[in-house]
Amino acid sequence: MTDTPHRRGADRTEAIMRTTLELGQEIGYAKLSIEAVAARAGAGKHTIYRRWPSKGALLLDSLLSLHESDLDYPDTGDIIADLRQQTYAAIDLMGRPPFGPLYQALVGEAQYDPQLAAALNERFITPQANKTVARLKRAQDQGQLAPGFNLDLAMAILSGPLYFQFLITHEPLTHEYVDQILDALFAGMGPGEARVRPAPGR
Amino acid sequence: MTDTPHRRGADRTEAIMRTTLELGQEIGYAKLSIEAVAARAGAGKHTIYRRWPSKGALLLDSLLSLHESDLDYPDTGDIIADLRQQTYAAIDLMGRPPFGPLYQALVGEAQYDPQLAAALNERFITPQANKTVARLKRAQDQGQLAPGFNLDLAMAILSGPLYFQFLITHEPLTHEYVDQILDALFAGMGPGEARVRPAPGR
DNA sequence: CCGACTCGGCACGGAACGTGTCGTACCGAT
DNA sequence: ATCGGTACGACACGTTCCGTGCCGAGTCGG
Repeated sequence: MTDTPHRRGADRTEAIMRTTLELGQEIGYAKLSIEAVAARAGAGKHTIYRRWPSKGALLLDSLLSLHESDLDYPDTGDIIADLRQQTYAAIDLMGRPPFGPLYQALVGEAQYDPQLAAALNERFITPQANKTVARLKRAQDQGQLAPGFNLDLAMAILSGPLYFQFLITHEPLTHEYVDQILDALFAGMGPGEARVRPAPGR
Repeated sequence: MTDTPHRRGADRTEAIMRTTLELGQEIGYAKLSIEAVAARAGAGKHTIYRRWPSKGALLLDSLLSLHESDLDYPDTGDIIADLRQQTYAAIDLMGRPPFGPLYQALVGEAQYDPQLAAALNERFITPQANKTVARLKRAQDQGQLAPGFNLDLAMAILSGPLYFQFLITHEPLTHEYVDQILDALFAGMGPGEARVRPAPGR
C-alpha cells in the first residue's frame, strides 16, 4: 500500500528511532551519524534535527521507546527477594543487546553533554531510583530495615557497584554479583557473623 | 630562555600534555581538538599522533602526569579511619578542576573506545583498587573484617556509589557522603542495632 | 662532521556537522 | 473542491576536524 513518501508526524518519528537502534547495533554508537540514520530511514536531516537536538537525545528517545513496559517492582513482602528479582531484571536489560551497549554509550556521551545528562536522569535514572526507594520505604515501615537508614543511600549502594562494573571495569554483570552485593548490604562487612544469610555448616 | 623551535623528545611530550590540560580546562573535553592542541603548543600534528593514538589516550597521559604523587594509603591500624581518609583524598581529586571534569569526560569516552577503557583500567583504576584491597586485606588479617568477606566486592561497594554519583546523578561528592557509605558498609542496613565498632578479638 | 631522525608548517582528501533552499505532498479549514 | 500552511525529501553549501603525506630545517648520536 504505502511506499509513498512524505508520510508525516509520529510515523516518521517512529521510523527514525527504529533506524537509530538498528544502525546503532550494527556499527556502534561512536560511528553512528545523523546523516547515516537519515539516509537509511529515507528521511531528510531536517526531519531529524527538527525533533532532536543531538545524537544523544535521539538515542535516549529510541532506547526509551524500546522498554515501554517499565520494570515494575514486585512486592512479595520479602524485601531482599524483591530487590534481588528486580535487580536481576535490570542487569539482564543492561547486560545485553540491544539495550546494553547503546545504553553504555549513552551514559558515556552524557559525561560531556549536560543537557543529555539531565534528560537521562529525569527520564530514566530518577524514575527507576524512585521505584527502588519506594519499595525500600515499605520494607522500612514494616521493620525489615533499620529505621533511620537513608534509603537514597541504600539505593546508591545497590546500584553503584553495578554501574561501577558496567562503566569502569566493564566486566559482565551476573546474578551472582547481585547476590553478593545484597548479602553485603544487609549483613555489613564488619567482623562477626552475617545476620541475614544463615551461615550453614559449623 | 629558548624560543628556539625544534626541541625534541620528552620536552615536546610534556609541552603537549600541559597544553592539553590547559585547553581542556578552558573549552572542555568535547570541544578539545588535536588540531587546537597542536596549534597552541606550537607543535605539528604529527608530533602528537606519533605519541598517542587518540584524543583519549592523550588526555589519559596528561591527567596521570598531573597526579604523579600517587594517593598513598595510610595504615594507622584503624581500617575505617584509613578508608575514610583515603576516600576523602580521592573525591577531593575527582571533585574539582583540573582533574575532575576532565576525568569525567575521559571515563565517558572510554565507554565507546575499548582500547582507552583498557588503558584507563590498567593505569589508573586497577592500581587504585589494588591499594584499597591490600589495605583491606591487612585489616582482615587483623580481624577487623569478616574473615570470608570478598575484598574486591568491598572495594566495589565503596567505590561504586561514588562513581554512581559522579557519573550518573552528577551531584557533588562530599565527605559526608563518604561517611554515610562507610557507616552503611560496616553496619549493614538490616534491622537491629548498628554495629559500626568492631567487637574485640575473636 | 655526517647521516638518521625528529620536528613544525602546510596541504590534502574525506567525513560529518548543522543550515539553507526548493519543489512537492499532505492536511485542515473554508 | 479549493487553498494556504506545514512537514517532508533531496540536494547543496560552508565549516570543522580528522588522519596522512610531503618538505625543508634543526638536532642528535656516532
